Amino acid sequence: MGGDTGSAVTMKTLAERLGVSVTTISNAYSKPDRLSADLREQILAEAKAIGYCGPSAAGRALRSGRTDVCGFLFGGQIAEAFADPYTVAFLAGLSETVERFGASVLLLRAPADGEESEAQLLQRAAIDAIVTCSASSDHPGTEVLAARGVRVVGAQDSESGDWVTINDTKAGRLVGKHLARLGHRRIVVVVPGDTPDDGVAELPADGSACSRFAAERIRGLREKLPDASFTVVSAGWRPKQAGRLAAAHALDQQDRPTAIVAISDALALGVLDAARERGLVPGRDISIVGFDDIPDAGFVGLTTVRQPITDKGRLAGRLAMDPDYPQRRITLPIELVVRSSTGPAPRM
Amino acid sequence: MGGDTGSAVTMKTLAERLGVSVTTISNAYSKPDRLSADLREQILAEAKAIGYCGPSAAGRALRSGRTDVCGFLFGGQIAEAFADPYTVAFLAGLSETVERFGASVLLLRAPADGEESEAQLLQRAAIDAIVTCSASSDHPGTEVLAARGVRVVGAQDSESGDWVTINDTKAGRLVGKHLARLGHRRIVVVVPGDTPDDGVAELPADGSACSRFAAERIRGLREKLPDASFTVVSAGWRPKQAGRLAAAHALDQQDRPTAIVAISDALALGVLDAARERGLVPGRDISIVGFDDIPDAGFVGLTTVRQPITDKGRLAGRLAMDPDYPQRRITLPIELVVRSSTGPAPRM
DNA sequence: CACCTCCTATTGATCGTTAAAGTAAACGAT
DNA sequence: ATCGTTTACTTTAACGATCAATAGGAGGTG
Repeated sequence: MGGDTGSAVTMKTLAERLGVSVTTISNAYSKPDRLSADLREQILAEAKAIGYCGPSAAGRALRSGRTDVCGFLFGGQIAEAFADPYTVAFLAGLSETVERFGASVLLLRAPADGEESEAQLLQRAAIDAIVTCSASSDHPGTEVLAARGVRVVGAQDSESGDWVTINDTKAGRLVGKHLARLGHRRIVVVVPGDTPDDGVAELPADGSACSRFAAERIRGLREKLPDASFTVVSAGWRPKQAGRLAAAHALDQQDRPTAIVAISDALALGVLDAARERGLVPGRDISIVGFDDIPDAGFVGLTTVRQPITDKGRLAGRLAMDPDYPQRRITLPIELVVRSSTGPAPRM
Repeated sequence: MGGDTGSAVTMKTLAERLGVSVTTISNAYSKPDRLSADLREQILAEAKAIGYCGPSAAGRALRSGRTDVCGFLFGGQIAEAFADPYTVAFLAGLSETVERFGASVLLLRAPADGEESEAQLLQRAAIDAIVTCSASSDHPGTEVLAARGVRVVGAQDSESGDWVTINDTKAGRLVGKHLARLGHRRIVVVVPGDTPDDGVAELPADGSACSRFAAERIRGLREKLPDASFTVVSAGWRPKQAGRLAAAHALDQQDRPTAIVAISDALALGVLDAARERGLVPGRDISIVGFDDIPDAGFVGLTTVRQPITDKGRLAGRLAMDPDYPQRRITLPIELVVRSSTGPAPRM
């Protein structure tokens, strides 16, 4: 009943049946104040009767140039985004705001260099704006988008464009100061990153091979620990597993570090696992620190640097959806949260 | 350099500059084998030079009818979806498959009855298919979508359409049998649901006021515990908080239950909190069971019924993106996972 | 009664792309 | 020389909606 399933029902059909113009039908949906309430109701009733279900997104988008969609660009497979509590919290904030603006979020994957097919996915996306996360916002793809008129908002600072971020160097300093006070001098830093086959890679200790946010955290860290020894290791991109592998490697050395700094809480959870597997008590035998303060961090007693992740998402959404929002570059506050995973460096 | 920022660059611009037809440009992108490799390269080079970034999504969608977007319909604010580990795991699987098909996921909110503006968001969405989750798949909105030619896949069974699901009644029976064996006779079931102002609502013990999946779990549960007393309570939709509130209410009664069954693990985490706050040891003083086996369940020792959540998402994506996939109604296996949160009913 | 304004609905053009059908030349087989 | 086939591209005609400009009628004013 209702709905001519065979042929598509368009505004034209409706217009002909009611003896009004197509524009009037359009107005009934998009500009209710441009026609009498009476006629509007009549139109909506008839629409329901013959199974017309509102303006088609494609036609609307083509003509008006608006899609009411906000892209979310992630630097990796989207499935990985869901494995990282930081990203999930960010997305929660982002979608909350985007929804408030009457729009939806489209999940997009940033193409790696040379992935032409993926690049097309991004370029073809029908979006009004895009928020980049864990993808450098000066990613080649975003330039193309910007040229196309898509607003680009980064979840990290960059030379051009709008962004919401935290001061990563300062975050590093907070951790550095904390560890310095506790007397730590042998430190391993765990970062996400590509690895050779054996699973663990040692990177330059100045962070030059890391993504920028990691490099800045490392810089701040070293600033406050001028005479400590640093080793930077990575063991893949899946945070928990990478943290465990990297920590396992570090802890099985003869000259075990007294503190392990994971560049994100998600990594730190893996580090904690590795420590526990070896019978080491975090905060006594080894100190472990993370960044971000994801929900699980409190649960497992992880010392970390809190940033308002969900607010970051909310603000990014705001910048993306509201071109008139005055402040276009926002740095959010952070704070050190000391829990049980850190303590004085043990004598060895 | 490159890119006339003033006016939009379209296929027409490119065609005129190169002296070929617009169709040829289109083919250069969509059907590479329809023109000589030479010309194609020439076109792509010129495109890059003048800043043309591929076919516009809107034009393409309008003409071809394809959007390469798969909707995800959630029965609540999208931000809430991210607060629930079950949904996050499902989304991870879904996006993995959708991505493999060269498409993206669009997050959509199911409009509550009478929310006209939200309904338009759903109806206007430019999508090829949609997967519904925590929203009855016979939701009025989905009928409209189906009529429009959008493939609808449910993450729960329904009379019409395709779906991926588990046998919820059987899941309930697994828990019922387990609790019966342990001697439990006084049971409180916690479900998500609207509440009056005081925060906790008592619902009919037959589950008739719950969503269908909850009702079926309750049915299975009661089947195996024919002479136990049942109370069904709800305390809102935010899982952890609702679980805590509902459990607090139940535990503060004179006649405390010996077992609390949370209809989802997310709720159960809140129930565990409430128990711990009262100094009750789960598995000794009180038994607590959940459903789904989210990652944290193993972490906190929660007895639960495992279902392959991520696979469910993967399969839903498959059904959504591949109309030729032969099996259109899939029931996934489940199993009881006994951990430390359940034990023999204490004598009281 | 003529004049002006407000409100509603209409007309015609256009958004950027692709499907379908058509043309022209080149090639191989008969 | 004829025919069918292939290759490489062009022409034509939508796809479904919205925008800008405009016409017609109701109502108020001088």
